[in-house]
Amino acid sequence: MTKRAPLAPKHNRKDAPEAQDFALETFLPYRLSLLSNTVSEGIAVAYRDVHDLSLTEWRVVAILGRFPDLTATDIMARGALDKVPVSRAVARLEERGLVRRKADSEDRRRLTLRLTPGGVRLFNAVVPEALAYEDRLLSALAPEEIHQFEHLLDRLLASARALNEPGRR
Amino acid sequence: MTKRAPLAPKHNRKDAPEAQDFALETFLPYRLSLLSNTVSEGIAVAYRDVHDLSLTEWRVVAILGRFPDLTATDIMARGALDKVPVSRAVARLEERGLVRRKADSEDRRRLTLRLTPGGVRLFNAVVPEALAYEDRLLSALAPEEIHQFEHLLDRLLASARALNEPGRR
DNA sequence: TTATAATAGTTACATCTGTAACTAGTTGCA
DNA sequence: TGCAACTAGTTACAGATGTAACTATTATAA
Repeated sequence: MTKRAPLAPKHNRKDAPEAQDFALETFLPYRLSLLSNTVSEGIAVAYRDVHDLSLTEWRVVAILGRFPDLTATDIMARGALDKVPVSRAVARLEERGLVRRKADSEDRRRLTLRLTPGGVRLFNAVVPEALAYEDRLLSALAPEEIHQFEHLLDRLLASARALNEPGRR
Repeated sequence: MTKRAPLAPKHNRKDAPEAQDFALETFLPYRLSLLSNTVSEGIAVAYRDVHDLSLTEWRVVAILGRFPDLTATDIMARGALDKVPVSRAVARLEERGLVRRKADSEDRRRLTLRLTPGGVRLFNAVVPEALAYEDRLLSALAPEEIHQFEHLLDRLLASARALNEPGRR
């Protein structure tokens, strides 16, 4: 029995690796960026235009709304955020009276963060808008499709993280 | 027969719209941003670290590699890019001798763009790396799953675009 | 024609973000 | 102890990007 042509590993595009045929519009990183940017733009209305929060500030509020008394480092980890943006976001949120910083008695390097009553009100105002946007976005898919998409999304994220690990650059 | 609880429109999360329960890590805009950023970081090695191209510059090269003699406005449309970053990217690519600008004889506002031989070499060098990365990323999914994911991705993109349209802000 | 509006592209300014350097405080260990 | 290494958080600087203003050119229409 003759050997069949080997199955294309994943895409059949790679069968003809002519650079000229490279189509940005079918390139997954590009499409992911496009979707993410489009969605971000849509959801930003809820926190930026209405409540004058940057993306990082909104994430900090979202995390503290659910988990009070975290430190900036905890927030970094939970929100996949960078150290510096978090520091600045917290500073600005404190200026606006939305977050309170309290020195940790055990380790005076750490500052424990918590939403003020005003911060909680903001959180309570933004969350329904965010969820409503998510609902409208997902209304294009059937419940089963949403589940599939989220599942595949998770696996791709795991794959992407694994790829970024090894060399560590 | 008593009426059942109404079917949750899409998500069941909305049944309990308690803001406190809002979980950023299951919020789709957040997860999309996370995946897109992780993938961008991985692929950036190919164009940024190795070839010193910004994201916009890489996209301009990718588009011109496939479609020579476009104008900056054409590239904006094809790459979902902003006017200003394209202008700057083209300026820098020209400085580096990777792109040539030619005034359009019919409309002297327009500048027709084309990769130089050096630009083509760069394109031919980056594309295989980009495709190889995409392959590794997608190797986590079965071919049928890739197809599903791309299909759902497209529909979500259409949904997101539709949502951003109406109010036009 | 000629004045007005629209378009291609650039430049100026403000904002956001990341890397690196810095301060302050803690841990480990000789 | 006490000194080196580490960690939490901030600040300084540089790069990327978007909005608005600007120049140059073309289209519209009175």
